[in-house]
Amino acid sequence: MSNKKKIAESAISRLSLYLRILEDMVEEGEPTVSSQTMASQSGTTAAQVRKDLSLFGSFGRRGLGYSSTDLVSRIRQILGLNRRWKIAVIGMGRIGSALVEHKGFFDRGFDIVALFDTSDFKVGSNVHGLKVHHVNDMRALVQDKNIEIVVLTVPVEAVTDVTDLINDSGVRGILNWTPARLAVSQSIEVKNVNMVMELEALSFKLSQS
Amino acid sequence: MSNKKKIAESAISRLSLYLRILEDMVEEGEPTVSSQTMASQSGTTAAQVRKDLSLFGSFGRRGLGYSSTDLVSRIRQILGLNRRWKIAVIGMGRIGSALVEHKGFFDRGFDIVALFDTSDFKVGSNVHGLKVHHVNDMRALVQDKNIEIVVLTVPVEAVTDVTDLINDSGVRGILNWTPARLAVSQSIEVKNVNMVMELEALSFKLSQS
DNA sequence: CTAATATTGTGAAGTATTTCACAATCAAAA
DNA sequence: TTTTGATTGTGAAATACTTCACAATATTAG
Ligand SMILES: NC(=O)c1ccc[n+]([C@@H]2O[C@H](COP(=O)([O-])OP(=O)(O)OC[C@H]3O[C@@H](n4cnc5c(N)ncnc54)[C@H](O)[C@@H]3O)[C@@H](O)[C@H]2O)c1
Ligand SMILES: NC(=O)c1ccc[n+]([C@@H]2O[C@H](COP(=O)([O-])OP(=O)(O)OC[C@H]3O[C@@H](n4cnc5c(N)ncnc54)[C@H](O)[C@@H]3O)[C@@H](O)[C@H]2O)c1
Repeated sequence: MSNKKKIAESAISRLSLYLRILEDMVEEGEPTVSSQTMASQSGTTAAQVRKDLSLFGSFGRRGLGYSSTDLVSRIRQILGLNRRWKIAVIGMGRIGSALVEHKGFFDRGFDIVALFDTSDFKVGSNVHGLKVHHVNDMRALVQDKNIEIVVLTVPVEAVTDVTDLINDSGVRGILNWTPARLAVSQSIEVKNVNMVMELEALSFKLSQS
Repeated sequence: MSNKKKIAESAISRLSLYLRILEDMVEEGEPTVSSQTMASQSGTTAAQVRKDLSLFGSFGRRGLGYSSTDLVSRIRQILGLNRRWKIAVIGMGRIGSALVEHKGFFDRGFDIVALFDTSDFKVGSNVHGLKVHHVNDMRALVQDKNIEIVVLTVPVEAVTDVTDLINDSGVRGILNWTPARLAVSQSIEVKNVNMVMELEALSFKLSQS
């Protein structure tokens, strides 16, 4: 797929929201849905919904709205969810193992297929039916299993070491849970999940009022 | 504090980043820091850093840069971190209990002072030295302990019930881990941590190239 | 004291994103 | 068939955010 126009990050987040709403609609048997409905359920405006969708094509029917099932598959297509993604979790501590046991990822197209750690206690053990490998074997397993995304849940002290291994592994995307900013090669996409930052944003808002 | 001008969400996120960078600088004994240094470490531009800070005042010295220690306390002040926040965690499952054991929150000014669940197995038990209360006692405990923020880690099916209890409790902010959009009273601030949405954004980016 | 160098603070310019507003289109009712 | 009512798709306008560019300051060297 060629990368033509630049799509705002915010538009992509909203598409994720719309997708969840639409899936609920389909489940409830609603055949069509209007931009207004999607807007009120996702906390935006009808014009914003239509503009977001129009970045990718004309999916609705004037006077009628959008076919729920059709729009679900359109958005899945847009987001690259018309396939499954293989992911690995690096760092089998408290957060890492909580994630592995969570079925929400599988349900939405992400298969956890490998786990990594360095601790002698953890390497070789099983977590939720998956064997924990040593992080030094990452390159081999990433290549072998076609892993494209890793979730990083190691202590912040380990980040530099692990980043080198990731850079070298062929992985294309990282979901980073550590508070560190990762030094990865340009071609690797990074998304950060930073709870403390979210709490600080709450702190700011609450201090304002 | 009166809420004068509107500050962009993105500016607040960046202030969190700058704060972390500056704290590292202080630790390393750097007395001053330039906007350029902060910019390169946080992945933005020097002009952006200066503009962000200038939204709140003039903290630097021309020709010299910013005093690291001074700027740390300025930003802490801006973000409302010149005090400690009392928080509760609702839902002592896999994620909830991982969060309780994490010292990163305490380190940055957030004290977890109460835990809630509904399960008979969990209510009454201890997690990391804190007793787990029944969620029905939330209002009383929130009032009693002056809890202002709750972290929500309950199953999505429980969200409606718990949201009612939260609305009624006097809590001012929520860090929502569930994939649901919360129906809370206007006066409550909500921040969402949505991993699946982040994975979907990765999926989109990786599908583009 | 003057010159050279560094770096802030901030209007103005440039981009990006959101909202507006309305012609185009469709279904259903008259 | 015509009218009414609903709702999309999209340029244009409005807003929001980022980057530019430079005067104002500060330090240091000569
Ligand atoms: N626990 C939380 O609530 C929480 C919240 C937000 C962010 N985080 C961040 O997530 C990360 C993990 O947190 P946690 O609480 O799960 O920590 P943890 O200490 O429970 O787990 C870390 C795991 O990483 C493993 N590890 C250490 N070095 C490694 C290496 N080089 N390669 C692979 N694995 C390695 C350890 O053996 C351990 O199993 C930390 O960076 C933390 O700041 C945690
Ligand atoms: N585990 C993950 O990796 C992960 C990742 C992202 C988001 N989430 C979301 O976080 C939430 C929690 O996930 P989890 O894996 O920790 O689930 P979990 O099932 O392990 O834990 C949920 C806990 O909530 C308690 N609970 C149920 N109803 C309650 C109520 N009405 N009031 C208070 N407590 C109640 C349960 O007793 C249980 O202890 C879910 O919404 C999930 O979608 C989880």
